[in-house]
Amino acid sequence: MKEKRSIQRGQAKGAKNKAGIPPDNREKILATALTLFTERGFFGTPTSLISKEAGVATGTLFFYFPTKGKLIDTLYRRIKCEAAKGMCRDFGREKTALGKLRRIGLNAVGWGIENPARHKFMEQFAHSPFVSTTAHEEGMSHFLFLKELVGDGIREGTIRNIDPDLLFCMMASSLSGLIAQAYTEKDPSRRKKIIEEGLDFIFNGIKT
Amino acid sequence: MKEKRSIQRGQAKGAKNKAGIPPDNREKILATALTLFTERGFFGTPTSLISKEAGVATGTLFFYFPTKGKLIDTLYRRIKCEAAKGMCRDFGREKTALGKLRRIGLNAVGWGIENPARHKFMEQFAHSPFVSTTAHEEGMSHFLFLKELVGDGIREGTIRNIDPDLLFCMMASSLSGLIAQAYTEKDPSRRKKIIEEGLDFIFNGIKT
Amino acid sequence: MKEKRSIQRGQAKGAKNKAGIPPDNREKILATALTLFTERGFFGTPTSLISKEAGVATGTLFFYFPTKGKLIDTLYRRIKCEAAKGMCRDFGREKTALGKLRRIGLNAVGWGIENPARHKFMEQFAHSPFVSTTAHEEGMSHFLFLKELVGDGIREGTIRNIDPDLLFCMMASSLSGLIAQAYTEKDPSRRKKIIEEGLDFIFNGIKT
Amino acid sequence: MKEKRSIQRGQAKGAKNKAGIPPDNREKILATALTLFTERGFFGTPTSLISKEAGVATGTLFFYFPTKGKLIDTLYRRIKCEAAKGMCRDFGREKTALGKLRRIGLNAVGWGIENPARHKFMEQFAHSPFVSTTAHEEGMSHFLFLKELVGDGIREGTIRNIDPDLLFCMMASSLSGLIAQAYTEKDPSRRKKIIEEGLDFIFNGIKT
DNA sequence: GATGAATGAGGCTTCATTCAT
DNA sequence: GATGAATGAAGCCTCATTCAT
Repeated sequence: MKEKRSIQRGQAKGAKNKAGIPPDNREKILATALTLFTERGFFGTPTSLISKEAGVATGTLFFYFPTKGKLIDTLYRRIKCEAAKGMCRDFGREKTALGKLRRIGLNAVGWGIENPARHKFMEQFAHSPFVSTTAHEEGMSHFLFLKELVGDGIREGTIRNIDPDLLFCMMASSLSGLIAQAYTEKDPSRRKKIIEEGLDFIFNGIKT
Repeated sequence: MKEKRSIQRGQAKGAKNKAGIPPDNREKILATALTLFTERGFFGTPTSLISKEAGVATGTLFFYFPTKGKLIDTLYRRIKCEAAKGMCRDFGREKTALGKLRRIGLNAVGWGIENPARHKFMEQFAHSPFVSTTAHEEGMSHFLFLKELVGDGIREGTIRNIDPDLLFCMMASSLSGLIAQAYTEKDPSRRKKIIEEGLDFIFNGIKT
Repeated sequence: MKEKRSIQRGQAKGAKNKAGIPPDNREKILATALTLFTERGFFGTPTSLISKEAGVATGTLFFYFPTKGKLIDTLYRRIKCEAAKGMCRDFGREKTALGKLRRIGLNAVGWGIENPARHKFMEQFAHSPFVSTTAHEEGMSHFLFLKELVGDGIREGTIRNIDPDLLFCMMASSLSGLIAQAYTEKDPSRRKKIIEEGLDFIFNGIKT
Repeated sequence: MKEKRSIQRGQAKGAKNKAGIPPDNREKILATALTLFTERGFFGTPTSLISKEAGVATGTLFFYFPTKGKLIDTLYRRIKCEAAKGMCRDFGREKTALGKLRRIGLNAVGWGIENPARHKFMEQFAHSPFVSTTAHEEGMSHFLFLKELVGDGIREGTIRNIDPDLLFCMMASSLSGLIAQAYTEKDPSRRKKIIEEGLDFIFNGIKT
């Protein structure tokens, strides 16, 4: 029972692959987890599957993320941050708050369609108990400026005077619906049309 | 444990509901499952917890529902059906398709607020892999008439001429956002205001 | 992924064996755990081994003991209690505190030799962090009367006037050494001699 | 992390001990392991924790000790040896075997109190399966001369004529109890009293 | 000599499901 | 119909050990 201890274990694999580029297991795990969580949900995705698909050992996952929860938290934070960045492209160019908001909406739809897995992930875990409260708060923080923008627009007179919380909430949910719908249309020009119709739908409800 | 139950077969065993009919075990299980699935998710709710909270033995649950999957499927079907019924109250009274649609929207919000657990359940499992495809399809079927209604409205000229699928999809997601937002406001008159503003938002985007 | 759920699982085994006597899995588990913990230590004994040796499924162990820790706690409490009972046989017959104490010592050695696994278990886990503090306290409580007995003896004049805590502690450790030594001697009459010599050693140190 | 260490080979890298010689990694590991094994047990102490607390890399530990088992073995051998040396201080001065034995007992108690971690370690692993049989045997060998000493005393007439094995065993266990008890008393003079009372207890049982 | 990322067997525990009563 | 002890696959995570740098 004691001597059984010395089996062959551990097997340090070169930290770089043949091309000399570090494969970076941490990133491989994050990428794999994103796909799997999105496809199968949190509980539907065993850590063992994540590591297998990522091509690393089970232990490796836990070397980088002490807990399955920490893994999804990390993913959530990162994606929320990326989404916020994706939304903001060039929106400074617009003059009015309404213009900025529409630009942001357009960016959001574009980002969502280009990053379907990320978008689905965000949708799925937006209110999930598997993501920690602090991660949720941090994620939300990137979007708080939108409420201010809505406020600006109302003061400016370009945006209808409704409860900014309500407007924010409904705009977010409509955009999400729009992304989903636009994504199903693969033809570029028809997709573009859908996006514009959808944004019209939303901004008819928003603008004064 | 629990107070010994043994009176008469199919009889008493504790509280009767208002009608004096004992809520049979099947119903107790469904009601408990609704609450728990909503609060804790599918994988977060062991069948053992459902049966314990429902006050029945573990085996009893499996007598009525051979599988946990069948249980959530049953729940999903039933709630989708109830939701559809709830939306349709009095909508025949309205003359135009737009009027009908707005009535349905109002009903939907009302139903969602009065049945928060059911609403949350629907949201949560709307795209869930735990609900079978057939249950999803059956659930969807109750809402298909809405697309026709949108088509009617376009032909009628009361509804803007956008892709009905898109309109349906965005209306659904906006309503969902509105329910969530309205539910957070507990004051009746302020809540009413939010609902109206929200419906205006949506129908500004819809009407011609 | 969903349908995979319905594999053949669970396999209720008759609660009684052929003789009609309930095999009582709970007791089988306790007995097996006693042996294995004694032979291999707490961490050296996987729960899987306990259940295998006890002839039950892994789940069964956790049905009775929600935790490996609870299992060893239960064992500890029970054995401490048995040991205390074993020590007290007929000690009421003796007149003096010293006499009672010697009777108890004799009983203790006898019990330890007749129950070597239990004795070894007590020794091994007497100060173990795997046993909860409350179990340790409960275990200790059965032996507290001994300190009073020592106090009686000192007042009576039959026992030397040393710190009762010290006396108690040294008596306990000596007895333990005596049990170990006596157990190695299998010949009954030589064993008896060892026991008497050992008790003499101890009580020479104790009596006035 | 940690302060970069790189000066000169075998040099500095932080604190030097009294002799100005840097306690090399091997010693740091042994010292850390002693503390941790004592506080948390063998299985309760991951090698990773040992190396972290010792301020070395995981690999370093395995450079010096190919196995966790070899590490505890080394520790056990060393401590047993130190304990034996500690017991023997000045015992040559005594004339009779009884005197020598009492001197040894006194030294043993003193050593145990001054080296509580070492003492606890010895107690804890005295019968442990984690320490190899050969290490146990080697450890025991340092104490074999005591049996001869007992034999001498019996022949001499200063020690009671009991089975030397029994005497040795009981003396060892009593001393151990005494150390534990004395250690709890922090006041020097009261501690001294306890030690003397304890030794009296033991030697009343030993002397003729 | 030293480092620490990587490995994967194995440990504890959960839980859907069965079936004798 | 109802019960609940029993089952065992599978999940999350730990940790001794290795080896390229």
